[in-house]
Amino acid sequence: MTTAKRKRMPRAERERQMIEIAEQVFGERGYAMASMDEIAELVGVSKPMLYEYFNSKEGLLLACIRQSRAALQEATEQSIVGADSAQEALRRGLLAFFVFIRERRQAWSLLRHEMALIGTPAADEIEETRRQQTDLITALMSGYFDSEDTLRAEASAEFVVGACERLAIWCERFPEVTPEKATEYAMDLLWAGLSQRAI
Amino acid sequence: MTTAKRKRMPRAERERQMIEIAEQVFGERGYAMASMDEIAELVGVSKPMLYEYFNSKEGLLLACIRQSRAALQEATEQSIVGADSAQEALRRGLLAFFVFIRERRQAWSLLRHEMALIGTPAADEIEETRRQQTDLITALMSGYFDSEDTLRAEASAEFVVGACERLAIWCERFPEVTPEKATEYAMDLLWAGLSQRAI
DNA sequence: AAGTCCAGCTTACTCGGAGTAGGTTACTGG
DNA sequence: CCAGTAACCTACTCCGAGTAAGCTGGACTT
Repeated sequence: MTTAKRKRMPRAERERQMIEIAEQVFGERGYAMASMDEIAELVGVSKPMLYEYFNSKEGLLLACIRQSRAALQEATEQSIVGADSAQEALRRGLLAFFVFIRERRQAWSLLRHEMALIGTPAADEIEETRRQQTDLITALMSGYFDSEDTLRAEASAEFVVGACERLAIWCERFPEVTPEKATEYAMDLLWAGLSQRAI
Repeated sequence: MTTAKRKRMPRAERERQMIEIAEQVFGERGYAMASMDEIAELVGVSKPMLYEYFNSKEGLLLACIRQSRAALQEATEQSIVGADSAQEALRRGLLAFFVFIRERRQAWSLLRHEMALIGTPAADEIEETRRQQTDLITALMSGYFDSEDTLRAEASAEFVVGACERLAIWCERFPEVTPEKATEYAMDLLWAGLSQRAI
């Protein structure tokens, strides 16, 4: 490790360090409650540096979110390789997702906070980035499913993502709902539908 | 109408007026971008009045949200009375929801903004209020469905709400997706499940 | 009719945090 | 040893949330 005074490190390294700290602070305090001064101090650097690298508070949050999203995408994409049926692919993807949100609390917390940016200049970029999330599902759908109707396929993707997002938030309140259990709930509803359970 | 100078009106009336204006401003600018000074000016009153009535900016948003949520709840609850099957009740509820978000843009926009409060002191109350949303569905479920497992029933409710929320947000980008069309997409997935569409 | 009370209202602040202007230092190649 | 520049800092401005303290119009007594 670079001993002694923590000073003068290359841009890339500082940047990673800043994001790491910011991820933590945003995750704990929430976006609104976190202050740039605090983050700067924890990094061991002065505030203008943060602005030099990320332009704004929003920019910093955005950088954190992008990283978390990349991690999530990586995890889910990896999980479904080699699945030989739509059902299996879906199940693996869901499980990977629920495992992710349990094991990487910080990252997940961050992703939830992006909503705080609705109505700000960065909202467009968020919507853009958000598309990535559904694209995997859309691709999955169009590969395994019969969907000539692209509009319907997109709708389905949004539907699945929204459902799981909310289910994930709900799960946080119940430690006894394991990722496996959550996956089962989701698969059950998504795959078989509600008609199976009607009296 | 009370002609002349807009001054000295009873508390209740002022309060309604403030909420009305705030709803508009929060809806347009977004929570973060809206300023209390601006809202006060539009109401035609000074800032401390807003604090007198709502304590904080968050409090004001909360009041707006509560009203919008009440309207949504009213609309959906009304819609399902008289339905004689689970499928019919679900369809009616969904349609009412999608109609609501199209016709009452302002209110819906506000409900989406509540996420901006994650991590603030009001988050608990939000979670509390949010439960109302799912309770209707949970009640619906337990009435029409076979669900001895309460945990599963709750999960299902969250699932449905999340899915529709996201689907609604997605719909805003496509004017051609009518409430009827959105309802069909949702019903199709919820009721029959994905297995129906697999190749 | 004059006095009193207070709900509704205002002006004029404080305070904290986002964002910035402009200068300073340490490392890098020549 | 001397640029030159990338990394960094001090010391601000500015704006918006929240507040202290006082003013006023009219309802209600007596």
